Amino acid sequence: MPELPEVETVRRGIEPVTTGYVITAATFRRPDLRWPFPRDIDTRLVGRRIVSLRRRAKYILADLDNGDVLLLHLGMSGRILIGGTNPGRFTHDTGSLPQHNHVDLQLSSGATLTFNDPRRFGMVDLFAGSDEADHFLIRNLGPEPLGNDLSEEYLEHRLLGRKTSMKAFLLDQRNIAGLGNIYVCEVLWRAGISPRRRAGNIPKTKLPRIIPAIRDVLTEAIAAGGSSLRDYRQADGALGYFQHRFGVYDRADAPCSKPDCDGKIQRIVQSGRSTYYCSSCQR
DNA sequence: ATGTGTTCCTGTCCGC
DNA sequence: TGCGGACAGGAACACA
Repeated sequence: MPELPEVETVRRGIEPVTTGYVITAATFRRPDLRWPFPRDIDTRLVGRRIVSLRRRAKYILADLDNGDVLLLHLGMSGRILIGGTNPGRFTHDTGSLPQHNHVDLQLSSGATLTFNDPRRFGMVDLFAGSDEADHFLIRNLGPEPLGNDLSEEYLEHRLLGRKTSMKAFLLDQRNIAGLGNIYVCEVLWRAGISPRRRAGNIPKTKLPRIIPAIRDVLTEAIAAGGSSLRDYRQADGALGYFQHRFGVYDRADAPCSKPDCDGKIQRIVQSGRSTYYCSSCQR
């Protein structure tokens, strides 16, 4: 699933055909994805103008002209694809199966947004903007990793006394919002910190490496259009290419590419999910 | 209060 | 070629 860089890439991809335009038709082909869609979501959307398109963590939020907010989350396998008005539609081969096209939004820009999600872990909701801060999916999110709220003081305080592993800590959206399995592995490799290390036991010398590693990885990944492994595509169907720059993710048995390190990348499982790291230079 | 395991769902790949 | 099992970018929830 898409993590922050992939979601941001999708947001940027659809912004030119959404912001400022009116939703002229909305088709929901099933009653739910991960959660039930709100009652009458289709009729509530039609006629509304999209005023702005934001990202919070891995959520895309569309502000509508009546004050409502449309929330989208891509889950593990979700995609948002831009089609034109002609039935031929997508400019690239999207690699997606049409039976998983669950939602279509027709816009006055002439574009059609299609939400495709084979595994259906994605989420769509529509609520009053005044309820956003209390929304059950938003209210517990930690600071944006690329924003000013993520500071070394915050991180140090948050890590204090935590017995969980660094991997689990960074994956927890309540601590920092937007990192997922790939980028947590990459961040810890760049920072030279073992994913197995207790969060409350980070050496003073290594603490200052964490936030720069997070910002560098995410910024580079966004610039590369995200990482395309299996499902993820940019909104026009194009592939991201950050996967070619992975230091550790999905690189089990490969030599570590850190200068002066002769270690080998290992794959271990932490709380049911793959972790990749170099046990030689990550301590 | 924290930390860990389970669950939702489909598709793909690998070994036999 | 078919079949079973492992695995996949997430995160809420139930339980220790």
